[in-house]
Amino acid sequence: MAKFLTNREENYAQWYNDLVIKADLAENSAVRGCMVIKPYGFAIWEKIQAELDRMFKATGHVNAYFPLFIPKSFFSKEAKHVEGFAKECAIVTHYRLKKDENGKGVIVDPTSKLEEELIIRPTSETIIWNSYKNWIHSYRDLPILINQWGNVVRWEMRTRLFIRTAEFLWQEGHTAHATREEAIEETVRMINIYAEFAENFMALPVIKGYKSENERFAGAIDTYAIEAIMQDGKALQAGTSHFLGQNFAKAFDVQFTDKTGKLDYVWATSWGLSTRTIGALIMAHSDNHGLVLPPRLAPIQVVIIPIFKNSVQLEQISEVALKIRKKLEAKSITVKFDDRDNNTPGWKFADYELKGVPVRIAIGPRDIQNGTVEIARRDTLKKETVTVDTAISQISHILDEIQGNIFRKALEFKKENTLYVDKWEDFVNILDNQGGFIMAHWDGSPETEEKIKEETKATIRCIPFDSPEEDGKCIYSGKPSKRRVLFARSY
RNA sequence: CGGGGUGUAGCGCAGCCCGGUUAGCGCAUCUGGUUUGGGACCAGAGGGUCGCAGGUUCGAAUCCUGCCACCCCGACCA
Repeated sequence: MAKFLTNREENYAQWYNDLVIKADLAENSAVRGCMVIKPYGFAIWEKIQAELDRMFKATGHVNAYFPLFIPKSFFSKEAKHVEGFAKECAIVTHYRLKKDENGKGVIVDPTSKLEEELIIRPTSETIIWNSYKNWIHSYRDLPILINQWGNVVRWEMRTRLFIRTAEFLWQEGHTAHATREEAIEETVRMINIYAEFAENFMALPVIKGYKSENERFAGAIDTYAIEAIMQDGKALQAGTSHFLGQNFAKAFDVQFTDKTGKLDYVWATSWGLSTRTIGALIMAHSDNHGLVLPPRLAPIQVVIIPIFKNSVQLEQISEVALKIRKKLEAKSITVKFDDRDNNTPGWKFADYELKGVPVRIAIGPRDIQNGTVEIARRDTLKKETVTVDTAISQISHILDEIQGNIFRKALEFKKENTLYVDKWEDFVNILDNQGGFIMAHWDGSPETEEKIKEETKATIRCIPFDSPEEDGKCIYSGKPSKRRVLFARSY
């Protein structure tokens, strides 16, 4: 089966790539490192957007939009921030083209050089805080709870569809608060929203935690992240929320008068989640038949495929199919009736499996005779013949079951592949042979983390919020440690 | 930026070493027919500046030189 896909166990990276292309989610573009998100892939992103947007608004956030271009000078205002992003910026230096006088084509008009170069945003803290300076004068102006949906560019050396592209789509929240406590509360709130979204919609169990100093966002006091495990045992960061302290307020001189009349700098957070989550979705659930999409994010939840020999049969089948579609749509289920006659039913079965459609209904002459349909589930690949009425009444339930089942499977996988390790040689062996999450003690020093990374390519994914206090010795240095942290190789 | 590789039809490739009919195959596309309960079959058709530029030669996809692009592996990263 699925002879068109590379086998997942043989070559995981190739399997992933094949899947993205063959399921028609995205393709490489003419621009190195940038992808074209095709309609089916974009439909998943739209579902992600709709849900997150709802969650943001339910917690008091509003949307706004800031420019794509950032004056170069803005970047030098926050020292750590520049350092973090300087190596991967696209820079606009000119604003005009002209005809090449020597031949065909166009050249950059040298007389159009910009006085100050513009950076294509790798993230928007600087341009946003430059605006916030003008918006905030008093505690009454706070908090500001703004989210932006947009694109950013990070000039990555090596790219992979969805997982790491030079341009990607995301949302970035940027909030401003009167107190440290309130900002921290916001940072926590948002990482919780991401975790909730990952688990309830993406069916992706995650570990919430703090980033170590080495892995922290450039310019943040503290970074919280959700980390998920992929089927090859590597970790993938699915969302981050940063407590920025007063760093950006100081860099952009954003002060406000508090209730007592004192001037103080504003406290900030930022948080983001990108199209990378689509990569996580693919890598976490899919199999050798193709995508397995969680019903809550699937662009098509139910596909109806007619099996017919002639137009009379198709007519009879269509009547039943359209009735089912109408009833399901009334329950807010997305249904596609694929009555194209240029592909055989077998081809369509395989194709919708490849595309991860959770439920397939097949209707043939035999079913018309018996008043039945065949229901197939993408998660278990099991088929069942039921009456039309049963199908109509059961589909919602089946979709919920699939959603839950995919989550449980991923949760089980995460449990099986999270190992508590105390010996260095075990640590190395596990990483080399099976991968996975490793909970181990760490002495808390960036130097030790760096050495572990050099020797094993594993990094601290996070210091889990719920990691209990426990006396132990650092896996590498043997120095005392109070809690275990999460190590893994990552994407 | 280091190391490896590839550019030939929309996609995937063969041909290149050893230059020589009209550049070929599979998939896809189009037409006609038979099919349709797990990626159908037959017959026919269309589609190419062989990555670009120069050179060698009677003759270049093939040999030489330069350039460009992309892919894979490392360092960097959501």
